[in-house]
Amino acid sequence: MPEYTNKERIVKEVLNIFSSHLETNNLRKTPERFAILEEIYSRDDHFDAEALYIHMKNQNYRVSRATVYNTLELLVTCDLVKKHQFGKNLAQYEKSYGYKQHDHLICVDCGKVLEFCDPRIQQIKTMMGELLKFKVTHHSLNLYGQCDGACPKTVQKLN
Amino acid sequence: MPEYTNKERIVKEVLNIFSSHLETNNLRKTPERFAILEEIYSRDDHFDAEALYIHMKNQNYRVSRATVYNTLELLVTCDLVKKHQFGKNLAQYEKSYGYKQHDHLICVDCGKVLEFCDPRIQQIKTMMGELLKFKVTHHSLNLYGQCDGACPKTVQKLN
DNA sequence: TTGTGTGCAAAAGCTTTGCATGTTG
DNA sequence: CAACATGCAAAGCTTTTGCACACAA
Repeated sequence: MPEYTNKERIVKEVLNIFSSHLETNNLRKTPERFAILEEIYSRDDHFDAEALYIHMKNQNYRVSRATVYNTLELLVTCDLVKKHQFGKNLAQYEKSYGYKQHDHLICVDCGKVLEFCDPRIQQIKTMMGELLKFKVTHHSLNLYGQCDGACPKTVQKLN
Repeated sequence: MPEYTNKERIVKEVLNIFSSHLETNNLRKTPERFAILEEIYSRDDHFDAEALYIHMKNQNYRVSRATVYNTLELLVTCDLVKKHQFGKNLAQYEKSYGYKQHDHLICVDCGKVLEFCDPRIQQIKTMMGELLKFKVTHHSLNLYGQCDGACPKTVQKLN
């Protein structure tokens, strides 16, 4: 199955999930909310709230920052979007539906973000939850370092 | 060896390390810098920059926020203090010298922070560094969840 | 029609910066 | 004495809030 078809299918599923979530919680189905969700799922990689706002603006959507933040929070609540802090005072977001759980490796020189999976994280979560009597619901693991050689140290410095 | 003696010894060592670091990097040994370091090592747990500033003020030190932030950065650079982001846009700090590397378990209801160690993290860092051609220098692992029963949900909510 | 959601702008909260003054080396 | 660090206040940036209007249900 070609990639773009898969993407379209995911967008459709995601819109349905969001729609149900809004219904269930007696929240309104506004065009802004769906537009923001579509915009998020049309892009790859990580983004911050301002970048998303600018993208919406550039495509001539009439949205406000307030609505962007509000909708992002809704989407995080129903697990369609994940929120991260990569060591800066700036929240980063990424779509999460249809993507396997993963963690991040961040280059402190150029800001590049790589993703990886390791089953040992799940083991640690389970064990520590039992040991310390916590119901662990989610986690965040970031590895920081320097990427191989050709990394432009001047671009988008993270630290 | 009694605990307080150990603490005094650590403070002494830490002051020496900081002093050397300042010398090596041609930075000035100002009373403010040493006062801030002493204050940090006299306290336990995690704190933010504002809390530290208030503490200094309450003890009638004449310091400014700018100096607090500046010194915290110096201390992070020479590994005497660690900086964290526990899912909020507010940096949290903790002293790090003489304490074994650890990660954090955070209660999203009451903000309580527990610490734990797991050797598997080191393995993951090493393996992923090799696999993805990164020189991994440090990491941050936070587990989020709910602490057992008696947690006051109204106090200092983290999310 | 009713009340929630929105846009806009102002406010809030954490952190950084500019400038005149003080102090280290 | 020269350069760097400090205090103070203002500015910067991300995020939140207040308010009047719009629109979903």
